[in-house]
Amino acid sequence: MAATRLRDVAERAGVSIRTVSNVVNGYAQVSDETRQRVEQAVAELGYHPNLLARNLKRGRTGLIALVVPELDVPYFSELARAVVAKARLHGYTVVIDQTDGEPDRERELIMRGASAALFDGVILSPLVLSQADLARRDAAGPLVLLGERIAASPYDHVAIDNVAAASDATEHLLALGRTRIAAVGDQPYDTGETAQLRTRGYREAHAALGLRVDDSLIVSTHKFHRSDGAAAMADLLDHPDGPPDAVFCYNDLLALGAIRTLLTRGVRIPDDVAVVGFDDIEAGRYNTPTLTTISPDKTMIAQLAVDRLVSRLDGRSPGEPTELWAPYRLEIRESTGG
Amino acid sequence: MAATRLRDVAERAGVSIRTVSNVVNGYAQVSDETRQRVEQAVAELGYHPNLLARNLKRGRTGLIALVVPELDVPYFSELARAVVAKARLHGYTVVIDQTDGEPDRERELIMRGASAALFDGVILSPLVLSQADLARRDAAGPLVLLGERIAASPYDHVAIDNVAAASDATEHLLALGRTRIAAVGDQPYDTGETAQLRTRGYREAHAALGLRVDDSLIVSTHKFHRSDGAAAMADLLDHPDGPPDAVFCYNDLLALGAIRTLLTRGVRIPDDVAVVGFDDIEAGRYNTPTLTTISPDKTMIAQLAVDRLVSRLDGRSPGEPTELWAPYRLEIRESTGG
DNA sequence: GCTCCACTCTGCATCGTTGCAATAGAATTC
DNA sequence: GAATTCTATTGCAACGATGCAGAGTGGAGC
Repeated sequence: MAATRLRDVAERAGVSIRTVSNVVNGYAQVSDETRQRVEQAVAELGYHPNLLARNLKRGRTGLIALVVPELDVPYFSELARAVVAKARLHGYTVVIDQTDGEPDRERELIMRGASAALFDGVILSPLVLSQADLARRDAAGPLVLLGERIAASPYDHVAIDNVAAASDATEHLLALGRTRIAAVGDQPYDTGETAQLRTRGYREAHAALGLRVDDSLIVSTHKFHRSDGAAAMADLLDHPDGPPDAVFCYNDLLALGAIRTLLTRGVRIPDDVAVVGFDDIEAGRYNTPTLTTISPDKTMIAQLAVDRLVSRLDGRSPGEPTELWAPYRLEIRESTGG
Repeated sequence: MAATRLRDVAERAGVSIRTVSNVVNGYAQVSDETRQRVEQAVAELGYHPNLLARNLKRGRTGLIALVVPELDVPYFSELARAVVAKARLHGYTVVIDQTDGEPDRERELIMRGASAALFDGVILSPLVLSQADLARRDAAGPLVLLGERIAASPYDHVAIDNVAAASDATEHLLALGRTRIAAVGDQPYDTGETAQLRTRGYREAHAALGLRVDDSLIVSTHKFHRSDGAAAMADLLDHPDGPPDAVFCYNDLLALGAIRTLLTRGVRIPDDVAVVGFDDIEAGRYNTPTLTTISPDKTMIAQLAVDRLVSRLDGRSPGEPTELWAPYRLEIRESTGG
């Protein structure tokens, strides 16, 4: 049961601990004969290096933590997949951690995760963390932020231009001739910075055409799940001025929930109500109708984040924290007549 | 940049390293005055214990690895969420790792993961790992298997009764009066053990009613994604004897892909073709039509796996490896007329 | 035969922490 | 005042690995 150690292998092979280490790591010159003897002992004993000890001595672990709010939200799991793949190219292993949006969990992970030397660096998609929290961070390892823009934080930050993307989405609906466009997913409080940016884009698209926004068509949701979208859509259908003729949802799950409500109530999509989402998750591509959506380049987001983190780890790019922008596209599909 | 160590705190507070350690861990008796001095030094220096060193010394890390094939497959991300939650109740942190179904990755993780002392234990949802691979495992930490049944492996194993569940699903379709029921997702090769169990259940349901199975209605798929389901359904619609009147898909993604194809081709669900899935992912509950499916109790699966792993870690239940069965239900929804 | 060098191999110290056992000092007892 | 108990604090060794510098070999060179 007790794990075999370098020492056990050394005894068996009749060499010093140091030599075994050299063989295992491919260091230095080792004669063929000794190497074979050691390798045989390793195989017989089933030796594997104790990574804890190795990492302690080496001062690095090769682990990157990816901290996301909810793993079963497809956007995050798809992103996680991309991050894992990119990190592996650099020889890093990604450890995924889920916070459930609990502030304490988020804090604990960024504070302790890296400084505790368990991870070399952290990629964080913050949900609730404030600028103050980040400022208080005293951990050693580098940190790259995803998604949310936290103004003036001393960290690198990868995002897409939420305002522009939301504006594009809204503009698309306006161009279809829709006049009463609802926005679903606003979060006019502290932690809803992303949502607020999308609302701003929604307003700007209207303003650009000299149109007024009916604020009663902007619906807040607590979370960004299908159930929230379904509930919000139900409310909108009962709007005193009648239902809207289009809905811009701040993510695809909201949109899929909204679509479910629409179809249940016999509303035709896109004829009666056009729907646009945000994130381009796989579910939207197979829904009926397929979902028009803003498609952030997740691969690029992952790559920018990982590249930046790794270059910080390597001591390259010691410069100022940077805003890195990933591209996005508007994917026009059936839910808006595409 | 250099992380602060116990020693730095000790110097600053004018006490020994050992005393700082005692304060940090709440060990032993420490006078109020000393405690405060130490705590202040800790705060001023922003000290956090180096977990690598601590874990090395203590011989445990408090980390459990959860190894799954694909994180962006909803079944796994939903399961992962449940495992994370259950493990936290026991004071363990879950590290999620994705293998992409690469055999080497799976092997590496179970072989080295635990024996390398980085994780205290491993929960593995094997996709490609064979019994031989498992037998070759020499790692120290306990391992719990999920999902697949690997016969006679020396490890604990949590699963649902795939044969019975598949039989129930098929029986449901037969009870609706369907006579040409297709099965989508068979994998008649090595690694498709779960699929084979579901095929067996499909056959047993027919046999129980004295019905013959038309083998040309059993469709293999390479993977279990939406695209596979969509493609398989397209083939079935072109079946020489005409399309089937029901489809049992071996997971929900296949079913959602199949539904997309059916709706695109103007086939009515469930009137022309009834569809049943497997896994009960959230997407199926918001699809139109909502998806009838086998719903494994994921919370229970997570709990059984974590409880068993933890009890092995604690040295309790040193007994034989066990098969643990989690319950499941058939959720009847719109895609079969529910 | 001696020096020198290349090649192997090894011992010691160390990474930052905690377990153990012991110490110095204060408080208590008789 | 000496013996005893208790409290607060500490030093040493160890977890298992690697960095570094050094120590044995044997052979080449003169």
